[in-house]
Amino acid sequence: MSQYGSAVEYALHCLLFLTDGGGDGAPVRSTRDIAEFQKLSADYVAKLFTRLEKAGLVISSEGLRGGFTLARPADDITVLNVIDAVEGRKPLFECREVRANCVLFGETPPTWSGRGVCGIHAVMLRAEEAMRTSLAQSTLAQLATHVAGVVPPAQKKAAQHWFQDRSANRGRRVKG
Amino acid sequence: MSQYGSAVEYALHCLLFLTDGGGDGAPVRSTRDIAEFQKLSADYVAKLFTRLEKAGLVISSEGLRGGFTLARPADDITVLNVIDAVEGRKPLFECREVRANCVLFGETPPTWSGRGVCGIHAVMLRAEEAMRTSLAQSTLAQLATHVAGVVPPAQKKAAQHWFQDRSANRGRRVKG
DNA sequence: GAGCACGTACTCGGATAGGTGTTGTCCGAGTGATGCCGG
DNA sequence: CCGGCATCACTCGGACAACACCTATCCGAGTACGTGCTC
Repeated sequence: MSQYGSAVEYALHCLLFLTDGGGDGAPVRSTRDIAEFQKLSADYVAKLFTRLEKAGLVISSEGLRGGFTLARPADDITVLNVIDAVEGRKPLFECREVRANCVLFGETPPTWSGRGVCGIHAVMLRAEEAMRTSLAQSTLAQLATHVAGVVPPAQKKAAQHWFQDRSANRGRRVKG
Repeated sequence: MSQYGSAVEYALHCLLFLTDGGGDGAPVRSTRDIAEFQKLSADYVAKLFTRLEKAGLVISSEGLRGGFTLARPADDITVLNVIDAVEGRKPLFECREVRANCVLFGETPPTWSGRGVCGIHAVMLRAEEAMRTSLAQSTLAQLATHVAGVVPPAQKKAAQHWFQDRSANRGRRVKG
């Protein structure tokens, strides 16, 4: 097991499809299309996007032709934003104030035992801060330009065609 | 919930009782004494110490008068060592190679899709490294001197007496 | 051709379920020191 | 006085249980839009 689950990974990969890789404006895409394109569970991806919307990272529009769009420019959404939105703001360490549980103390621990921050807690806070600042330095836009440098142009065009095709054939009733 | 559970917190607090706060050499103390002094579950603390021993941080001695001692000097045991010992070496992120799941690919994804490290994975690896180096900079000895500066000398003396008393009355049969 | 009803695809939210990790608890086996008893 | 035996406390390790979380699935309700029918 890893500390961050697959939800973070799914969310980041899915959000990259809303940046349009430097194209003309951020597209509106449905969670179903995004999920199917990556062979992910459509229901689960939908659930993740509701969390992203509550965090204010994406904006939803309902109905046919509905979908999600980035609420801010891609260079204003950091990896840390996505993690906090999907996993919830989890502290690295939750101090249980063990130092106040000494058997030598009576009913109420002495005041000095709770003074200041627990030394262990302080170490953890520093480490958490280091990790968060590192994660806050990477934006969706940076990730998008990175993948743009890896995938061949033909592949990129094919992907755009796939999404446009899905979008165009939406709501079209099958003749019966 | 926090990313690190209470096991890490318990382990660090317990290990501090093996440093002797700059006294004369590291003492041998039983998990039961250490746990009771902090009103923790003795069974659970014992389980934690077996993990610490497997990681080579402490050395156990069996039988009456048995207990645990630090396997290395306290300034050679980092907080990171303790975390890895107790929680197991968990990566921050486990890349599932979502990029290889594109619906446009056939049976086998093209070679370029798996080339290099996934951009998302790279960001996570940097953050993990930042956190680990931060955690590796704090040692048990530093934590011990920190608490030594907080707890009053009388309290420290009382604690030492408590442990010596427990140690002396060990194996003493109650007259029936 | 204009207006209306219908169906479709979408989001939203809750209920549910299996798998996994965490936090303890309990217990038996093995080990070493201590106390007691018999020689 | 001394050696052996029982006993106790301790470690070790596994089994077990309650609980929470993660991942995923399923379903109903509400909403916007295209289609087709009616006038």
